Amino acid sequence: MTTPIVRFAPSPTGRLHVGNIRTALINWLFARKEGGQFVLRIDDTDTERSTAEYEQGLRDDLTWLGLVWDSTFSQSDKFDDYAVAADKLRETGLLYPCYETAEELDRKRKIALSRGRPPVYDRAALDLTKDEIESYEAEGRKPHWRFKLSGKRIEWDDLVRGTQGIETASVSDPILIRGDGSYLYTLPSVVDDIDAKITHVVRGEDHVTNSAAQIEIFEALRSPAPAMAHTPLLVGADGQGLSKRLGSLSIQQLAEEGLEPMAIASLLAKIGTSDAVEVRPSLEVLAEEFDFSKIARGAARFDEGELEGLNAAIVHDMEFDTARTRLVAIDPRAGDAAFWAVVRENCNRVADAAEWVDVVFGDITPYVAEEDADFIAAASAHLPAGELTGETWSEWTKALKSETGRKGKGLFMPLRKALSGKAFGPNMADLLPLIGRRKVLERLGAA
RNA sequence: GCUCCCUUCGUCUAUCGGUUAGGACGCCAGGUUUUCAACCUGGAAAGAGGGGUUCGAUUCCCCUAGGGAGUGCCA
Repeated sequence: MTTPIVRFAPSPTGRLHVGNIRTALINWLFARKEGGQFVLRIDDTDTERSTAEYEQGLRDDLTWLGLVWDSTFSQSDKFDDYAVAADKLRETGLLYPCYETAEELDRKRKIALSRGRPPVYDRAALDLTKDEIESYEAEGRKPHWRFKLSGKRIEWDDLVRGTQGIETASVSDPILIRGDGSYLYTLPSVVDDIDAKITHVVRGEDHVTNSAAQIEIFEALRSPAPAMAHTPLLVGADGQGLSKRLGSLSIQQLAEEGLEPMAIASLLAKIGTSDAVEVRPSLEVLAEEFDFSKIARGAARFDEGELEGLNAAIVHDMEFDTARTRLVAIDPRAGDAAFWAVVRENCNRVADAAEWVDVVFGDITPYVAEEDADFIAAASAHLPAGELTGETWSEWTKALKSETGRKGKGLFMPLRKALSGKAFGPNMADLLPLIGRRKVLERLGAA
């Protein structure tokens, strides 16, 4: 295979969410695996809705995930190139002016639909006489421009979907240029793919129909169309589309919630594929394992519960050095290797360590059930003397067992609750030395 | 409405006509921790429904049902 050049082309009209970041990730992994290039193209032809803030946000999101780009450019800097391409299409008669208003088009669509016909543009503009055109112009109407589809069946070998065919006769001639002269997505995308020498267009399956028109535009511009790969879209854990929940599934939001980039990348790279959905150590490993043939044709489920699980797996194995900065941010005292080694097994996210800061370094409210009051009161008397060590818990509980006859849960739980204020947590044997003698006695009510 | 795609354990999936239908996550149980979690081991768990084709269908074809997408002067 020739060295692939792929692109991710978001429009800066909102923040990235798990759906479009998955497309970015797949492009990136493919490029990385094949030693190719990953181009970031900013699709900001819609100047109304595009903002510099969103553009920065999307670069931040990609960077946070580690999806570095080899080159980047904005479509708003390339209007001259699009004009050249448009002229070329006009010369060959493939780009024709239309004078219908948006309202008229909308009406036509509704009429077609009500008659049980597909709402395909009727090409009325092609039959306009010179006089009619002149009178529209005299009215001050500005034309929008459509690309004349061949009406033939367009086929391509989709890397994910296999042989794919679209009848262009069943699709409206796409509008390439708006009445105000600005460009819609279709033409700039093709022009840029040609200029950037894109070899593979990898995107969501919502673009399948576009591909047919775009392939014809590539041909009209005398350039071979790149290979195509259309990945299935994501659906939520309930099997429904993700669109309603996109706000809370933005990368920004997920990052703020303290999720690990590799948890997100692992999940997005593996769901909907034949590989096991499990945490991978790095994007490089994901790239190593990437293959279009592993991607299934059906919609993939994005389950936040699964994301939480993957995140927990990462945190359970996380080295102290990796977590240090974030621990210190929670509390300076939490920047302690021994503390992290003990509590990380009980954290789904690094931020969960906050829950144990007070237990180990601060103050908690001991929880002592009424029936355990005497037991807890007696416990402090049997606490082994001297520094609390890894052995202390065992010695202490053995002594308490023979003294009180308590065992198992009845022996351990009251102590755990009294010392930590919680019914769950890390191994008490490990936690005890961290809490320290003074606090232990205090929490047992003996200080 | 029309077009395209999809339908295997709860979930993501393997199987490219003949398999004890495999794996992973989750779940359950056991072990370990004389506790919860974590960890280790084991277990239960599936071909949407109906027709064909075939010696034989999860696999190929058709229909029905369900799901996703498109059908924009959005991308």
